[in-house]
Amino acid sequence: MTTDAPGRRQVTLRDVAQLAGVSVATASKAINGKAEVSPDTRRRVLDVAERLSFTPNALARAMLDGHTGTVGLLTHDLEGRFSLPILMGAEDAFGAGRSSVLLCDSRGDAIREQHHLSTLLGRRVDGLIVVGSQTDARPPLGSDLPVPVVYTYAPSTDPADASVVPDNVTAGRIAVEHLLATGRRRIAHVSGDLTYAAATDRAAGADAALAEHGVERVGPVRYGSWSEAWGRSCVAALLEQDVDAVVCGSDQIARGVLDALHDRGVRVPDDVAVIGFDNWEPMIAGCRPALTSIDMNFQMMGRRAAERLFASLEDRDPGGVETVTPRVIVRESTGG
Amino acid sequence: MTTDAPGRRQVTLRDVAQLAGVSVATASKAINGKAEVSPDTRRRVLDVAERLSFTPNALARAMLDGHTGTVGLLTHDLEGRFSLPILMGAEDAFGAGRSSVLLCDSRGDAIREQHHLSTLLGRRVDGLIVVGSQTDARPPLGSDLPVPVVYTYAPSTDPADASVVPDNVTAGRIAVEHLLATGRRRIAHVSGDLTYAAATDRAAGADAALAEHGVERVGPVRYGSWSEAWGRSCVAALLEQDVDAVVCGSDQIARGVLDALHDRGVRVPDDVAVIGFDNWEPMIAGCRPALTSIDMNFQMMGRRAAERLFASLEDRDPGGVETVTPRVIVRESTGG
DNA sequence: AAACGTCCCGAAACGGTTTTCGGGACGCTA
DNA sequence: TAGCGTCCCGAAAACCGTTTCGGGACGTTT
Repeated sequence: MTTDAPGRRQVTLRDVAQLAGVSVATASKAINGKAEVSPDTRRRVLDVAERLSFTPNALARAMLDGHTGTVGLLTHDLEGRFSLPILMGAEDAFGAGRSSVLLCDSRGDAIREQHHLSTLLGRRVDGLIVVGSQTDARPPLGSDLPVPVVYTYAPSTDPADASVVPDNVTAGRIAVEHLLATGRRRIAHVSGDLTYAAATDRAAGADAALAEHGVERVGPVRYGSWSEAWGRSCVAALLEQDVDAVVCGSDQIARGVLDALHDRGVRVPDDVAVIGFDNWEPMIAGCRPALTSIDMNFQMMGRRAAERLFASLEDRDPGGVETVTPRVIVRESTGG
Repeated sequence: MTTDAPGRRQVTLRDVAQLAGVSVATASKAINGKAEVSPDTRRRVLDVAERLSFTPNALARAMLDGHTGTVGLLTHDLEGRFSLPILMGAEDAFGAGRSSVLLCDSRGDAIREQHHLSTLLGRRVDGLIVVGSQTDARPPLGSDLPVPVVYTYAPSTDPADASVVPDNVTAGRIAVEHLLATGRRRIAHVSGDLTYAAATDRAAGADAALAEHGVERVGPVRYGSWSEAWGRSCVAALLEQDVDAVVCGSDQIARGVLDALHDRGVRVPDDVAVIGFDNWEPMIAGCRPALTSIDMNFQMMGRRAAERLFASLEDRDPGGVETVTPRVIVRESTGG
C-alpha cells in the first residue's frame, strides 16, 4: 500500500452525500433533522454517515455561527493539587455542553500567561477560565478582551469581573462549629503560611464561630508553613495548654499533628480531636485515625466557573464574586 | 457606554490594514516578514498591529495549510497523580512547538472515550496522545484513524503503534542496585496490587538485579495494595527475618513501612534502609527520614510522547514501544 | 525609449457546512 | 388535460480571515 499509515482523509459531508446518492444540501438536512427530507432518504443518509463514522467539521461550523465551541483554561500551576479538581469540574460541565477545553499552563509566569492568552485568542476561544494558584486576588487578564473571562480559585482584583472562589471564612467557621458540636471547648489552631489569604480567612471564620459561642481560642493562631513538619513541631506547645481539639490549616499540617500526638501516646479522638482542611484523599488515606476534614468543593467550583462562563456568553452573568460553600467530612479523628 | 463588557470584536488583518492605510495583502506580508514590503510600510503596519493587539486568526490559517495546530490529549483519570506530570511534559513540548492542547478526560469509560474521540476529530486535531491509567497495555483507539496517535503510560496492544511507557523493570533493577551498592544484603520486597503490571515488572527487575549479584531475596514479594496501611501491616513479618533493606512498590507503601518501623524503634537507615517508587513529592515531604525513591520521569514521558507525535506528523516516526528510563533520587532513608 | 526593479493592490483560493431559493415530480381536482 | 398544491431535492451563495498570485504603477538605469 502506498498510502502511509494514518493517511486516510477525514470524511466530509460530501463523501456521505455521494455515497448516499444525494446532494450535500440534502445530506446536511437529513443529518441535522430538518423537516424537508423524506424518511427513507434520511435513513439512507444516516446509515452512510454512521458507516463512514462521519463527524461534522467543527471548524466549518464555527465559520458560520461565529463561535468555535472551545474555551481556554489558563492555569497557574498544574502540579498544584487545587487546580486539578477545578479543571475536572470544568471539563465535566463543558463536555456536557458540547464545548472543548484548550488547556494552557503558565507555570505562574505572567509573560507566559500573556503569550498563552494571545494564542488562545488567536484560536478564537469563546471564553476563558483562569485558575489561580492562591486564593489571593490577582490582576485581571486585560482590560478590553473580546471574550468573557471567569476567574476561579483566585478572584480578580476588579470586583466587577466574574470570579468563583472557595469560602475559606465559612470553612473555618464550619470546622469550629463541628468541634463545638462534638463537645470540645479547648480549641487550638495551627495554620499555614500567614501570607496566604486561605490561612487568615480560615482563621477569621474559626475565631468568629468561637466568639459567637462564647468560647476562647486556646493560644494564638500558630502560623507557619503548610507542612507536616510544622504540624509536628507545634504539638508540644499545644499539649502544655491542655487542648482537647486542634484546628489544622491543611490536611498536611493535621497529619503532622496526628503523628506527633501518636508518638506521645495522646489518644485521638479520645483525648484530642483533630480536623484538617482540603479533604485531600492521598493525605487523608494514610492518617491514623482517619482524618476529619473540610472539603472545599473544588470540583463544584470548576463546574460553577464553567456555568458562569456559559451564562456570560449569553450576557446572562451579572459578574461579581461568587463563593462555593465547603462541607465537613466527618471521620474518626473528631470522634464518632 | 452601550457596548457590553466583552463586546469588542476580534481585531482582524483588515482592521490593521485599514488603519495603516495599506491593503490586506501588504499587511499580511509585512507581518509575516515577506521581502516585498518597504521598511517604513512594514514598520507602520507592525505599529498598528501592536497597537490593536492584533492576533492572526489561527482558524483561517488552518484553512490554508490544512492543519490546525491543535492536538487532542485523551486522559483516563485526571485525578490520578501519574497523568498530571505527563500532561505537563506534553504541554511544555507542544507549547514550544506552537501547538495547543485540547484536553479530554474519559474517566476510564470507553464510551466517553469514543465520544471524545469523535469531537476531537471533528475539531480536526492534527494528532492524539492517549494517556492510560495503568501501565498494562490497552486496545488501540481505532483501526483507521485519520491522524497519528501516540499512547503513553499504557502502551497500545498493537506493537506497531507508537507508545511511550515507563520502564518499570529497570526501575526495580535500579532500586536493588542502589541498595546493594550501599552495602545491603538482606533485602525484602513489599509491593502493591498483583494485578498491576507496574507491580510485577518492578519485582521482575528487582529480582533480576538480585540474581545477578548472587543475593537472595528475603521472603516472597509481598503483593497487597498501594496503601500505607499495607506497608505498615507487613513490617512485623519483615523484622522477623532480620532484613536490612526494604524495597517498597510505591512511596505510599514505603511511608507505611517507615511509620511502622518508627513505632517499633527500628532506626532508618541505620538498621533498615527503605526505598520507594514514584518520587511523589507530597508523599515524600512528610516522611521521616526523607525517602529515597525511584523517579519514573513522567514529565519526560509526556515530552517524548509529544515529540514522537510531531515526528509522526511528518512521517518520521517508526512506531513501536519506547521506554523512559527512571532514576534514583537518593535521600536519607537509604543512608548517606 | 526600452528594460528592469521595487513596492503595492485586487482578487482568487482555501475549507466544509448551512441555508436559501428555485424547480421538478407527482397527485389531485376541475 | 390544464391548473394547482405539496413534497422533496439540488445548485449555489454565504460564511470567515488569511495567504498567494498575477499584474500594475512608478521610478531608475541603460
